[in-house]
Amino acid sequence: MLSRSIEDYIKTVYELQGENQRVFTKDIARSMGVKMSSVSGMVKHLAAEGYLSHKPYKGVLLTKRGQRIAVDLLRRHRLIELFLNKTLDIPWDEIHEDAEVLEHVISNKLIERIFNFLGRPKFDPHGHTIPVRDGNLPLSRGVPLDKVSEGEIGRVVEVSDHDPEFLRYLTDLKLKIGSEVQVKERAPFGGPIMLKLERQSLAIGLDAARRIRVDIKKKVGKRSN
Amino acid sequence: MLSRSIEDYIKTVYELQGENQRVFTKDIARSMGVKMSSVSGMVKHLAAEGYLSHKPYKGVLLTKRGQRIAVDLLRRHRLIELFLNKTLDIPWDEIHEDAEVLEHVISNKLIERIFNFLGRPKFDPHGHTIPVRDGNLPLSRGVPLDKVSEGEIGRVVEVSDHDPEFLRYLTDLKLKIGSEVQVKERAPFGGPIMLKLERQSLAIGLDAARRIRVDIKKKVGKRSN
DNA sequence: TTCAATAGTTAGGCTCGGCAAACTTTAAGA
DNA sequence: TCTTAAAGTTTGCCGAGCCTAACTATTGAA
Repeated sequence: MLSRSIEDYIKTVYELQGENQRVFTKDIARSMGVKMSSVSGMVKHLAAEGYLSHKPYKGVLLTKRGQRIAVDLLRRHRLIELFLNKTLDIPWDEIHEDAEVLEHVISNKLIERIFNFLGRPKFDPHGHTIPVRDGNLPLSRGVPLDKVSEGEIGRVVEVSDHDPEFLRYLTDLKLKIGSEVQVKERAPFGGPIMLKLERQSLAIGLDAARRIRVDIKKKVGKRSN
Repeated sequence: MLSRSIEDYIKTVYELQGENQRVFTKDIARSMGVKMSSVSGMVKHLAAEGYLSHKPYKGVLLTKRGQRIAVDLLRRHRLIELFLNKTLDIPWDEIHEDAEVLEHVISNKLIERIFNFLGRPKFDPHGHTIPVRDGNLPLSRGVPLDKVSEGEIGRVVEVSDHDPEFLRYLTDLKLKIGSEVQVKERAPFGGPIMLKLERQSLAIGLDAARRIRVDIKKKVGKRSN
């Protein structure tokens, strides 16, 4: 049984390394709210245990073994989020925190029961792909909204789930998974992106747009649901 | 936030003290699977923090403060058991372990959501009373089956939940909460108790009988369910 | 090319919650 | 009453995982 702390380190490295970027002590420390010295110590330990490879002063990278742990945690996290959302009707901006704790303590047996109860789902409430058991790193779906050209129409498939405030903002805008948006205008110099959503116009900032991913559609469709 | 360990000590003392019996170091140690020296140390700490009163060499007793913690944990435990049983259809002999972990980590907010989702229930799957919020120690319901006189009929209201094996035994007997049983014969010298359950006769040992509590009925009734 | 500034590591210390070993108290039987 | 077994406590130690402080490596700007 891995400790809560070790699991969190592995998860953090996983999130920071993205597509195999080396991850640095400082970033792990900032992200976890601990001091760099604590990270150095733990990284040494994790490297010795084979969860990551560490080039002193040059950052770390998860090994296959570390990735397996990270993906398993991700699977647990997303299943728990979906379960809380579906079963207890908890809104998508309130499920992250509880899942963050529960992912470390729920037994495998219980997770598989939840998985089956939910009908072996593919996506969580934020649109993220739920990894298959013992599976590989799931890729992000769609493209970020800030990369979409003027005139194009996309269906929202995934939104960032780390900031509840952001999710509440989306809720206020009535923008959800499955919504169709058309990019009307992209203001230059980091300016806002003008969207059409359900016959309404709205402007969102670049930061928000980057956290929304869409599948591009070739032509105008009916709004979903 | 109390540590998992502290919560477990308080819970253990609560379970062992029953109706205000003093609880001894040795029993706590045995029950928790730690050494007596560890108990001595922690008891000192818990006494200093006001969770229990400690007379050296004479055992401990929870204070009001300690009891509040224990009852809150009991409430969480029972709500979680019921939730797992009702929602995921997990049999009553498999819910205890998971609840044992989850009771320490599920947020108050989530517990209250579960409570409301379940329709503000009064009893858990083993028939135990679910304490009300900030409430008092719930009493056991009914009387133990080994105290029931020959000829009397009782409805099963509560069974011990600590031993999954015992619960599976009850399941095999088709004895559940709400079952009606008649005591046909009490063999002397610790002998078995002969029961009638749903027109079947069966013999159960004293240890089992002690873990089953019934409400005595005055006259023969129809089997429930 | 040198030298800060920044990043990273090492050393030493703290708390928590365990342990073993040594010691003390209690209580039961001779 | 005395002795001794059982129960309880104290002391000193350990590992995890954090911290601060001191030291080292890297890097980019002068």
